[in-house]
Amino acid sequence: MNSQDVILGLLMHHSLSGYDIKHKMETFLSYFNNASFGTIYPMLSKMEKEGLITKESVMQEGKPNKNLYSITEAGQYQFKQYMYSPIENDEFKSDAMTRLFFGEFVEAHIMVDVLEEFLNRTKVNLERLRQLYVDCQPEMSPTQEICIQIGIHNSESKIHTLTQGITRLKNVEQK
Amino acid sequence: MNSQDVILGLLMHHSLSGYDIKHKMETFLSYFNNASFGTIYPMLSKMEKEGLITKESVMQEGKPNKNLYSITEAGQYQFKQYMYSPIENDEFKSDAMTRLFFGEFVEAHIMVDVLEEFLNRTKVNLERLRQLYVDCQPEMSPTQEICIQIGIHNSESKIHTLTQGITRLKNVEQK
DNA sequence: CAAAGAATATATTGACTCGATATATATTAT
DNA sequence: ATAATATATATCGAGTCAATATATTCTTTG
Repeated sequence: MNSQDVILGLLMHHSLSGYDIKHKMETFLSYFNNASFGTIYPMLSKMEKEGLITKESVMQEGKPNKNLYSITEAGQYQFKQYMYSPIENDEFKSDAMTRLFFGEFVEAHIMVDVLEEFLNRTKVNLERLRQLYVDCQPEMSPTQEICIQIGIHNSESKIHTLTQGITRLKNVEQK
Repeated sequence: MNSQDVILGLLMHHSLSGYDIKHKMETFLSYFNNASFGTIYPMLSKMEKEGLITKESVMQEGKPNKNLYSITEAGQYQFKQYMYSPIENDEFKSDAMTRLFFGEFVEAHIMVDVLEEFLNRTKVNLERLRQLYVDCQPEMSPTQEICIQIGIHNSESKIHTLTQGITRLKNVEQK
């Protein structure tokens, strides 16, 4: 899976600009997939050259012009090839957890700060996902619902573990 | 956080070779951080040039020679700089969840396969983490314990959501 | 005993990706 | 007015991965 597969998936419903794609990814996919403009724009150029998508320049009122990209039949075929291919391993990279792993080398109060910051960020993320679920549930596919439930339950379990951990670490600190 | 910070953290306890570092990362950190040889070896060369680590060639019996790297005072200082710096955002990239998100474009039985494969991999991962916890708990720091608990609870919550989801999707399929 | 496979060990390359930066227009708020 | 925000595209350096290459030693298996 690379950004090409995700872009094709997003174009299956509607034609989109590079900017639209970034926005959609941030809104709906960011808790398990994301791409920067530095990935999206060069990839769109490459995909157009390969005939997976077509570009159309669209004039807009009150906004700069945009390049609207549409998926071709070759693109649809390529997307299905991806969906039938073997599943790749998940990769989770967490700076907060890396710090927890090396926590013994700094003062305990620093690690309490890391835990509390990690907890807050997880809470913010959970609220966003819950709101997204409320807003989009009617038009979500069954597998999309599983997807967001995994995100929500994951956040909830992290909040639980972190809250417990903070209490325990503060007790250790006081003794 | 980049691979330099993780390598320095691993060298805080013992001197290690590039190969040792890869092995340690896979055993203890792989559920939230990882690096390939293509990252580790060039990074070690760079860090040696910068005086963060020193290299020593060690003869071994029954094994090829190895380059043993040790952290310098400058390296220890650099590592603490990292530990006191602002926390970066987590990034989670999941191919399985990306497929779930786009599940509407392929047959339901394909998505059942994706869910079952995802479930199995999560179960394998959970077992590995539980075993690691049992094996290492006595020598783990308090924050390392929180770290692995997050990993274990995360897997457990995913297993729960996936199991529910598979049942629901199979019911939808039969109707 | 020979051959194959696994483990140890280091290194390189191409492709992918991110974050920062640059540029430009239009709308909204102060 | 002018600052900030939203829309929109593009590029570059740095970091990273997966695959590949090379070489030695130990273990297993036929």
